[in-house]
Amino acid sequence: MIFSKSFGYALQGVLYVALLSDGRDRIQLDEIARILMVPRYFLGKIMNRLGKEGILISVKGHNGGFGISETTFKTPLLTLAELTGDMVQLDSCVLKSRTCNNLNPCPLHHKIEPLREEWKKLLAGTTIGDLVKGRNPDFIRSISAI
Amino acid sequence: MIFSKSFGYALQGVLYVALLSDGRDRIQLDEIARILMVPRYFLGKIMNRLGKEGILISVKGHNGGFGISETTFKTPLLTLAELTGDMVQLDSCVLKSRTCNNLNPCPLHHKIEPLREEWKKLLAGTTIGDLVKGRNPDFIRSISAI
DNA sequence: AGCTCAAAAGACCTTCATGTCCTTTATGGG
DNA sequence: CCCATAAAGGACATGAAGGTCTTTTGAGCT
Repeated sequence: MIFSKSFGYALQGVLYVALLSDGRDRIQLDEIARILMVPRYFLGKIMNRLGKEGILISVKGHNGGFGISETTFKTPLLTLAELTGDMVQLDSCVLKSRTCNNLNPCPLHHKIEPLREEWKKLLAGTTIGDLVKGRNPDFIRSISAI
Repeated sequence: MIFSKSFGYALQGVLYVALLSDGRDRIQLDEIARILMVPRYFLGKIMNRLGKEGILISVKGHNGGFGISETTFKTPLLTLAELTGDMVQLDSCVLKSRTCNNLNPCPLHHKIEPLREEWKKLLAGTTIGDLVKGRNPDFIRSISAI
């Protein structure tokens, strides 16, 4: 798997809230999971992390739910990938050599390193805002599992 | 994980045999697993596949073991990755959208597709021979987990 | 204050890649 | 022909990611 399911769900969840928060109060987990067709409780744990990190607002209780924060749109995908542990995976040597680095490279190191850098550049350079910009709520269909 | 452990072990195993087959008869699984510090029986199953595919020669019984075949050095990493199921993972949509393709892309599709292509180019364009070329057996230390 | 709603927290289950062990099969040597 | 050797095969164990359920916590409403 290039990215874990957790990363995929995190991205879907943030995008959903980012796309639909306009003019609404809070969006409930129930709705998000149902529309995106994603496991509810598992998504719940991930949304929880996103709230703790300030990537989303999360409010308990009556009229509670999730909403965008000041940082939501500025959040790069890299932050989500770090949150879900996907970055350590990306950095780990293909041959699991613990001594593998630029000075002491495994046979694939120098071939793979540039690609790693491109991935990071992509993830660091793409924000939630970038993905949502100019999209209307109808765009949700393209982020659902269908 | 960029690549599965199976892929890493497969590559390590092939490289070990490719590097040390010169002037020797057969190389036993015991030795490979011990030197590479890799789980013996698990590696055994992977080497088995490599033998079945003709990427290596495998011989049972007395003086048996693994050796290079005519195709060993010509084998691209892509073949190993296909063998271990890593290519289907690379191709699967990050958002798990089943309808995601060039015509009906998920929000990340067009950003990720070029990177996928680069990965494939790297894997298809790099053979075991490329990795072994000009290396002496001492090179094994760089493919062991240490 | 008490009620209701919705997220948080934590226990538990499932699945799959990984890893181990034991038995079977095939090969060469005496 | 028998024995030792080494891979193949299949049964089983483990661990981590993914997924579910129930209880607890916190917030607003009346």
